[in-house]
Amino acid sequence: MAQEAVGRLPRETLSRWKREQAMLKALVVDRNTEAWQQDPAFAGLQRVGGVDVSFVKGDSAGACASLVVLSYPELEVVYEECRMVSLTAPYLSGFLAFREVPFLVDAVRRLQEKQPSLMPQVLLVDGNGVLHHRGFGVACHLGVLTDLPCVGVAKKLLQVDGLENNALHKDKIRLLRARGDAFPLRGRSGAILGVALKSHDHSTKPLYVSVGHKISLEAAVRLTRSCCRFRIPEPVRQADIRSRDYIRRTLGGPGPLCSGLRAGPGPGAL
DNA sequence: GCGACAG
DNA sequence: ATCTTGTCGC
Repeated sequence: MAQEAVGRLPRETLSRWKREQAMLKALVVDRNTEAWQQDPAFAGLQRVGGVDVSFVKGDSAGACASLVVLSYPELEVVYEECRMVSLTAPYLSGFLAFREVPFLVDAVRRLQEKQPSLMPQVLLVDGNGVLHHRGFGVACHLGVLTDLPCVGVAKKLLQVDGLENNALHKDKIRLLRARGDAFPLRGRSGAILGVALKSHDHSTKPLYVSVGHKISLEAAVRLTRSCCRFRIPEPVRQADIRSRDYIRRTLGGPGPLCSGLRAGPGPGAL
């Protein structure tokens, strides 16, 4: 299925990607580096960012990359940028960053140019951090390249290092009762790779939170929890909503501009 | 051959 | 990720 993409990749690309991940992994800081991260109320935290990439349905390359910044603790959007991009790398489990991260780094750079005062103090990233095949997921990758604290927030368990979405795991999920309940994800190696977090009182599926860069797992989980009005943390949710909306307005909206570009022959065509 | 496969 | 409407529940 998805791994068919492996065959369409230049011979040496995969090993180059692995080398790059190994190099950059050495630069990851998996502990708190900012004063607000230690504070029980996150005093001093004012801006939380969220990033996401949404796709054009029929197209494997067309996508919209978005970066939003929310005020904290109000969680109101104070900055938004959506941009159509053309993806080049295919999606490969374990190499998500090579597909999406260049565009997210660009978005952060443009924010730095346009509104440096709105630079987020931390980014919530759709995907994993150190909970990854080689301990270097997209949240680590984006963190190292931007030097921003980053948190990985995945919606599904990436089954690595002995972690399995098996009956035992599902039982642990059932034991999560209220928002904030969580359990650690300990890899076969013994290391705690992340936390399964119930982010909403009425959500069945937990969030899988892991360290991206410049934040401890404890602070990452507490921050994620405090950013959740619904299951998905508001910064990521807003980035997702707005990027999909942007695609809809750009390619799906009614009007003469798009009528000739829609799928299939229109009325009157042979 | 079988299962796994963030987004 | 995306394909997809209504529907059941709080």
